[in-house]
Amino acid sequence: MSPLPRGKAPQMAIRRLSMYYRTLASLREQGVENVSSEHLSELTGSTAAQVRRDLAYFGSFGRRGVGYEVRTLQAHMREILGIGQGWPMALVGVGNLGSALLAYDGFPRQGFRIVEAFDSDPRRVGTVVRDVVVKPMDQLRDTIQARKIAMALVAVPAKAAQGVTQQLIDAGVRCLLNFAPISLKVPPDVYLASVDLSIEVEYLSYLLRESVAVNADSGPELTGLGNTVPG
Amino acid sequence: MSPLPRGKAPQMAIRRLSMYYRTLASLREQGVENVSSEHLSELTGSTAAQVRRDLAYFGSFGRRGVGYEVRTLQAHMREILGIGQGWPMALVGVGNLGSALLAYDGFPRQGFRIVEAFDSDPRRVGTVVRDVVVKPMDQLRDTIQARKIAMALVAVPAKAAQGVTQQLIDAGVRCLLNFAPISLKVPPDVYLASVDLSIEVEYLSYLLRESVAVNADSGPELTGLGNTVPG
DNA sequence: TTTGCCACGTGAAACATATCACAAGCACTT
DNA sequence: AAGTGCTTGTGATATGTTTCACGTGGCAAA
Ligand SMILES: NC(=O)c1ccc[n+]([C@@H]2O[C@H](COP(=O)([O-])OP(=O)(O)OC[C@H]3O[C@@H](n4cnc5c(N)ncnc54)[C@H](O)[C@@H]3O)[C@@H](O)[C@H]2O)c1
Ligand SMILES: NC(=O)c1ccc[n+]([C@@H]2O[C@H](COP(=O)([O-])OP(=O)(O)OC[C@H]3O[C@@H](n4cnc5c(N)ncnc54)[C@H](O)[C@@H]3O)[C@@H](O)[C@H]2O)c1
Repeated sequence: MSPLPRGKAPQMAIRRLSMYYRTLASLREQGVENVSSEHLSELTGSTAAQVRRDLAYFGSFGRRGVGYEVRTLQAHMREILGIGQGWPMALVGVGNLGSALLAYDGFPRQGFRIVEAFDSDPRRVGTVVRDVVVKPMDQLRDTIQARKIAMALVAVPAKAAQGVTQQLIDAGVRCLLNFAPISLKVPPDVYLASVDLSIEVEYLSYLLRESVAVNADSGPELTGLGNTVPG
Repeated sequence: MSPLPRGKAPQMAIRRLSMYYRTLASLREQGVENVSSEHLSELTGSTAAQVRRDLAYFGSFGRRGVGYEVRTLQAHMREILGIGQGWPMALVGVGNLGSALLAYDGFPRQGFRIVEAFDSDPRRVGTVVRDVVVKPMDQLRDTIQARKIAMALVAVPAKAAQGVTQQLIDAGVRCLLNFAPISLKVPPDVYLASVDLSIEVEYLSYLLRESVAVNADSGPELTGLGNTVPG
C-alpha cells in the first residue's frame, strides 16, 4: 500500500504524470467528469498506449469500457507526485531570475511555495519580494533546519552555484532545482534537477541546422522528428 | 560544412554535447589544451564511454592514445550545434520572466541574442529593456519576417501561449522555446522545446516522497493510495 | 626499430523504453 | 441472459540507448 506497488517507472513517465495531472485539473475546471486514455493523450501530446502504460506503473485507476474518472485520477496523480503536502521551498539568489521565481504563481498553484529567500548581496538583504524577506546567507543553515525545508532553488551565478549547493545540502536540503549553467556535484542521496537554457536553445539550434542540411543535401524528405518532449 | 555523416544521435546525446561544449570553453579559459574522454566525463557528470559514443555520432575528433584537443573539439561542437551563427531570437511576453530572460547573459555568451521583444500590454509597449524596445503584437509578423528570425521564446501566460505560438509560426519562426505550463501543439516542421518548472519540481517531489516511502518501509506511513482527497 | 603504454572508436551485449495488439471487463440494450 | 460496443490493463514485441570490452592507431622512450 504505502510504497508504489509496481515496477519502477522511467523518469520520463514521471514527468508525463505531471502533465496528466495538470491536464486533469484543467478538465475538472471545465466540468469534465470522465476521460479516456485516448482523450488524455490528445491533450498532452502523448499516445493512448503511453498514457495507459504510464498509469499502469502505479496501479489501475480506470474502468474498462468507460475510462478514468477525472476527479479520482487527479487525486491519484497528486498522491504519487507528492503534491498537496504543500512543500515549502527555499530560494538562493534573488536577482533577475530569482525575483521572477518568487513572483511565479505556478508554484503555489501546484502546491509548492517559496517561503524563504537568501542572497549574499547586502543591498538585497532585507528587501521584501512577494511577502518573503530576503535573508543573508549566514542565516541559511538555521532557517532551513528550523523550517525543515527539503527543497531549494538555486538561482545564483554559475561560479557561486556549487558553493551554495553545498551550504544547502549541509543545512539538510534533499532536493535541488538548479538554474545556473553548470553541472553540479551532489551526493547520491540528494536529488538534483536542472533547468539549463543553453542546452534547450542549442538543441533547437541543432535541429534547425540539421533540417537545413538535410533539405539542402539529399531528398526533399523533412525530418519527421517534430516535437521535443519537455525535459 | 559537415553534413552530419553518421547515424542519427539520440536527443539526450545532443543535450550532452551542449554540456561538453560549455565545459570545453571553461577548460580553454583555464589554458588546458588537451582532454581525455575520462576527464571530460568527470567534469560533466557523464561516463567516458558515453562521451566517446556521443562524439562518435558525428565523427572522430580525437587521437588514439592522446585524447582530444580542446580547441578543435570545441570548434566541432560549435559546428554541430549551430552555435556561432549568432542566431537572433524574438521574445514574446515581457513580464517577470521575460524581463529576466532579456537580462540573461548566458544567451549572448553562447551566441544567441534576443533582438526583438513583443507584448500585448500597452503599458509595456515602448519600454526599453536591455537595449531592446518592446513592440506591440501587431508588429510581430512583419518584424520577424523582415529580420528573418527563426527562433522565439514564449513567456506569456498559459492561456495566451497557443495563440502566440500560432502567430509566431505564421510569421515564419521554426524553433520555439516555451515557458508556459501547457503542452503546445505545433506542426511537425516546427521544433519545440519546453521549460516546465512544475514538471521539474514535481519530479523532485516524487523522488523525495519515494525515498521516504522506501526508508520507512515497515512503518505505518500515512499516505494510502486509496485515500481520495477533494481538491 | 622495438617496446610499452595509452586512450580512442566501435561492434556487440545488455539494458531501458515505447508500441502493438488483444483478452478481460464494464455499461447498456434487447 | 445474452449481445454489442467500447476502453482498460498488460503480455509480447519492437525500438532505442547505454555500457562493455577490445582492436586500433598513435606517442614516447630506450
Ligand atoms: N536571468 C535569466 O533569465 C536566467 C535564465 C536561466 C538561468 N539563469 C541563471 O540563473 C542564475 C541567476 O541569474 P540572474 O540573471 O538572476 O543573475 P543576477 O546577477 O541578476 O542574480 C544573481 C543573484 O545571486 C546573488 N549571489 C551571487 N553570489 C551569491 C552567493 N555566493 N550566495 C548567495 N547569493 C549570491 C547576487 O547577489 C544576485 O542577487 C545565473 O546562474 C544565470 O546563469 C538566469
Ligand atoms: N515568473 C517565473 O519565474 C516563471 C517561471 C516559469 C514559467 N513561467 C511562465 O512564463 C509565463 C510568464 O510568466 P510571468 O511570471 O513573466 O508572467 P507575467 O504576467 O509577469 O508576464 C506575462 C506577460 O505576457 C504579456 N501577455 C499576456 N498575454 C499576451 C498575449 N496574448 N500576447 C503577448 N503578450 C501577452 C503580459 O502583458 C505580460 O507582460 C507564464 O506562462 C508563466 O507560467 C514563469
